[in-house]
Amino acid sequence: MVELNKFKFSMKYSQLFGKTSKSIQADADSANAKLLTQGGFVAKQMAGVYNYLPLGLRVLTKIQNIVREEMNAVGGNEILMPAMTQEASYVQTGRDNMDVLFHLQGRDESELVLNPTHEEVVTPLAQKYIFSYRDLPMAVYQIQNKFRNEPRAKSGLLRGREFNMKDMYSFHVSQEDLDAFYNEKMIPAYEKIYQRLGIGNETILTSASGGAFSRYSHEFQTLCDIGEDTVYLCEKCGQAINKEIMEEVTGCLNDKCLNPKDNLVERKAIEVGNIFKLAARFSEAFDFKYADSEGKEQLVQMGCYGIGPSRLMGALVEVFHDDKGIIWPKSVAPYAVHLVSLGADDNVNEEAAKLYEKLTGKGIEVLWDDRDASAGAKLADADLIGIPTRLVLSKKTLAEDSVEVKERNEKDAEMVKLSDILKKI
RNA sequence: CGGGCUAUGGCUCAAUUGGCUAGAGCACCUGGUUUGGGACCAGGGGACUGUGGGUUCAAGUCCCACUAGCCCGACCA
Repeated sequence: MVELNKFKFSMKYSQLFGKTSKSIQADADSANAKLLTQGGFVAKQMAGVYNYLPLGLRVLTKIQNIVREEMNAVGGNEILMPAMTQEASYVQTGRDNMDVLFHLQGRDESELVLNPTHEEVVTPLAQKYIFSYRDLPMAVYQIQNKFRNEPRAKSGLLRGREFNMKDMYSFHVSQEDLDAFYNEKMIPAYEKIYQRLGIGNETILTSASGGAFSRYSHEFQTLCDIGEDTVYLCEKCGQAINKEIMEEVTGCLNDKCLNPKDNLVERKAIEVGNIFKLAARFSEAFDFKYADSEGKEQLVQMGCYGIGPSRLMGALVEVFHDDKGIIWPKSVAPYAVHLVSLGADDNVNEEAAKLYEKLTGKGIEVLWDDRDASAGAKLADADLIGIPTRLVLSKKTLAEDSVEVKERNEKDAEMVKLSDILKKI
């Protein structure tokens, strides 16, 4: 398990920074913007820029940790690159005219930019440490905020101007080695991430434009009506093609399938990952070469692999919610258990405190709603926040020495004896 | 970046053809009552109506500019 980014284990709601709200932001345009704001997960700063409150940060961190574990599993080295960089690096690659670049004024005449992606940083960085075929292959990644001056930020966390992203860059001696890493390591790693996030079934491998040498890049698209992307799904093999390249293809691009174009089905989707074979696009711009076994200089072959934890958080809410609130998958829920004590009754509060300590002591993350609020308010908030398991403790349940257990994604509740509660959870 | 709409306490909204001290709900504070589906009663605090200019006896309301937000489109390495 990852030891980084540990946070306070259990929490009393009365001490939590951030609150739920009945009235919602008028400009909330999507389920994720509405529910995450209303539930006290995020607070909008400006168009496409959000604060993450404790609940939201816990979810984001859990998503990041799943991504982190899978990147570590394919041999990635975690690093952290700077958010800002001298504009000259972008001049060198010819990308200084990208219209999403935020420009900053440095001291003197120097121009700085906020990185929208990090090829311009990672390539010269790798060049400092990679000289020989003996140093290859190598992969580094970071989890960091990216800055893109989107002409139109929208849909809550789905399209931001500042957003969180994991970007990995791999370096290889040859196109064959890059291919093998891309196909045999990265695609499976991404698929594993989506499975762990609970969206494995609706997330599909999609061919898209943008490959520097492979013609097409690959996107991972989560099928969802609010998605901005249009993909054409092959129901035979489960792969898809982004609308942007439909004109160039004759059918499914899966070699083993080749289902003709007319059989593909149009669907809306959220892009939740994008991987590219950059080949020598950036190593050429920076003259990044290694010495092969015969001492000859060769261009390093590169791949890059992006996935956005903040966008994933929004996408998860889009996929997993009902009219009452969010329904978090267990793997990323801010807490495992939402303990709700009803009634301002000393005995109930004492028993709830005991239960809170007991569960926490067994390694279960608990959010205890210990407020002196009405039953209706607490239960409605529990639905809104969407923690997988809800425990209700009240005079009524204590009369039976029990606690009510209800799963957020199920309709019915069940009474469980307090002494059996650990077996149940 | 083009076209459109909007801007009023922390949030959601009112305010007659331009007219008197800018109202209400939520949230917040005090006291009381209440506790299994967003309770109730009483009292209280909080607004130079986005910014700058203009028209008028009089501007939240009309005009201009700017800024910000949202929608449609273009864009999305």
